[in-house]
Amino acid sequence: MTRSPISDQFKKELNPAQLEAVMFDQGPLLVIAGAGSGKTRTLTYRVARLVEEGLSPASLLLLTFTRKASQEMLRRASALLDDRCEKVAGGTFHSFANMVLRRHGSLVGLDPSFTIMDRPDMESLLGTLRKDMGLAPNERTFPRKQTLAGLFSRSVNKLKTIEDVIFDDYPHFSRHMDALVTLYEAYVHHKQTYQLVDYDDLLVYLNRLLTEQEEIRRRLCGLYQYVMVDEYQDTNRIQADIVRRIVEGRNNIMVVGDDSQSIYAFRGADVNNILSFPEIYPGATVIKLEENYRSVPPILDLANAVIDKARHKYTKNLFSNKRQGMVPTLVCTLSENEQSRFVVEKIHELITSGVDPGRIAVLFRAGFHSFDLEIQLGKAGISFVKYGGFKFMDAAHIKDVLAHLKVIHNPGDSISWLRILTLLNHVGAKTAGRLFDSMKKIDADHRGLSHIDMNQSQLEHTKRLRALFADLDPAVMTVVDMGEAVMEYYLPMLEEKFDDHPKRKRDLEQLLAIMEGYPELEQFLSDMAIEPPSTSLDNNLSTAHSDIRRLVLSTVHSAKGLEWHTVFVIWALDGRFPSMQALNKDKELEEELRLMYVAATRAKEHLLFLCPAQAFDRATGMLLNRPSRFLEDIPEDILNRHSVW
DNA sequence: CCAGTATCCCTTTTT
DNA sequence: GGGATACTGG
Repeated sequence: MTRSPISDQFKKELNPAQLEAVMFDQGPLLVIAGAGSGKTRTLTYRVARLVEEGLSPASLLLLTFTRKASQEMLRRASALLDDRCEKVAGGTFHSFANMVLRRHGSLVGLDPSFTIMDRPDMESLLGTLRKDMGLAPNERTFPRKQTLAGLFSRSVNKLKTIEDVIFDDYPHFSRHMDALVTLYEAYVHHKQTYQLVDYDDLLVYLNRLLTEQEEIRRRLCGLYQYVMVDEYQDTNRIQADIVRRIVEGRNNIMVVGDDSQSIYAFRGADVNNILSFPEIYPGATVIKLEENYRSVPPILDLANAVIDKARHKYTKNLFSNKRQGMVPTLVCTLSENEQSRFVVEKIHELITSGVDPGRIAVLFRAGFHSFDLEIQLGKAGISFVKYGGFKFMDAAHIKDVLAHLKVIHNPGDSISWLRILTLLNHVGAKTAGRLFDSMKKIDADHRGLSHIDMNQSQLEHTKRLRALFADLDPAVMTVVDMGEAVMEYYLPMLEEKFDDHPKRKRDLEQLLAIMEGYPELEQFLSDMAIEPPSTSLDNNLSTAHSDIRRLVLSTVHSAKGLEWHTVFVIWALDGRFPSMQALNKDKELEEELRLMYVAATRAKEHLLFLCPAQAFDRATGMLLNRPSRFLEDIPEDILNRHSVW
């Protein structure tokens, strides 16, 4: 009994536009896929179709925005066809770059054991460099390290010089122009010396490899016969370059995206990548998916009314063939506290009436907007998962433990050494720097501390640490063995340093559990840097994987691509959403508007906006008392308003 | 030179 | 209302 060809099955399950995209064969293809128009479905069916027709899964490259997205797509493709689809090369641009560079990075001056720095790592390095260079020590107006990281990263992602970025986006720092350029050069130099790579470098090095090493480029080009890129509206220019080089010659490139959902310009994404795709790839076919399968018509009406306020006009209109549903509501409450109570009560009603908690989400502009709600949910005994905001990986105790493992893999990791050493009593930044320099001089491995000169006090204070590293041997120990040894060493320090150590200890046990899954230290460290556990700190990671589907709290950014039966958008207050600092910048305000559009289009059946009547903004000293301007002037029959005070 | 204390700043979104 | 930086005493 043979199965009917998968393409016959498709004809029943796809609409004409989706089918055209799925069956599209050679050449460049741009799919403009509106919210809820079956974008994921289209991509997964196309993967399944190509594999079924005999294409080797390994010669298909699927680049997505998050690892979760690519895993989900490959899982679904496998369900359609068979588990060959799991072998498709997939992941984020950053994880793809990491994989290629571990292999071929030496051709562009990168040691295979390079260390990936996350954002806080980048900031702390900039902090020490600034201090070392004696730059503007008593200068109030000199940018702080977070600002520095933002500025430099922007320059890389937008392919602009430091000078231009300062001129365009940070004019108030013009007087520090020279110092900033010098600092940036020192930063670049330091990274090269110690084989440190930040997120942006991953893309830059990959692009350089593809540009300078024609043979490698040809090899990758030959390997990946078909390339697909999801969320193309949120790629930056380097990413677009990388794609162009990989597909050069063959041009079997399919990109999928939606210009009205571009929400990452703040980190260098360039919506022109998608808009000018037909010019960059002449002869490109363009397919628009405009039928929305997700939301009831009143939700789409509201979403369209929101996006209609944009100055820029977008490329498509969404329509739906669904039955009628409820009109979205804006509820004004007296205070933040009332807002939380209202939401908790509604959620309680929904759950009681049989809605699975996992089908409900509360969305907000910024991670901290949900703090009060989290407390009230706790009191009401409703458990939840939170996406976005403060990350598991950003917690000090997690970073402390990881630092000890990172120097085993790359003994040149100056950031981790500094962290490890300053944890010790009577060792500060100065002493740590000196010890690190001495180790570098003798080109030591992670046991270097035992081979350098130290005074009596240093010998005393580093005693336990030296013993720890003497015991750690990556050649004979597993990742989790080493993790356990570090834990044993670190626990006394944890207890001394943090008054909430029981909670933190549980986090570390979770970390050990994650290590169990990794045979290789390198893979573990790379994943922790590029694709860390996605939920926030206070979620219990072990239950995150369990079958119990829980209520979701999420930033709008982290909600991208997801959908729920009922969506609450809290803090729909002007100055919160849109955020205060976007108010007088047209471009940023327009991005906030698209963000609101993304939030609204996550809802299938029921959409509620919440707005406390007033709130005090500490940063500006302003009183916020007006609902989001994005919901203003929308007719009553599209947005139903009422107050509960 | 470390570590504890005073003071100032601003508070988005993420790989 | 908190985190980072600057200052100062030991």
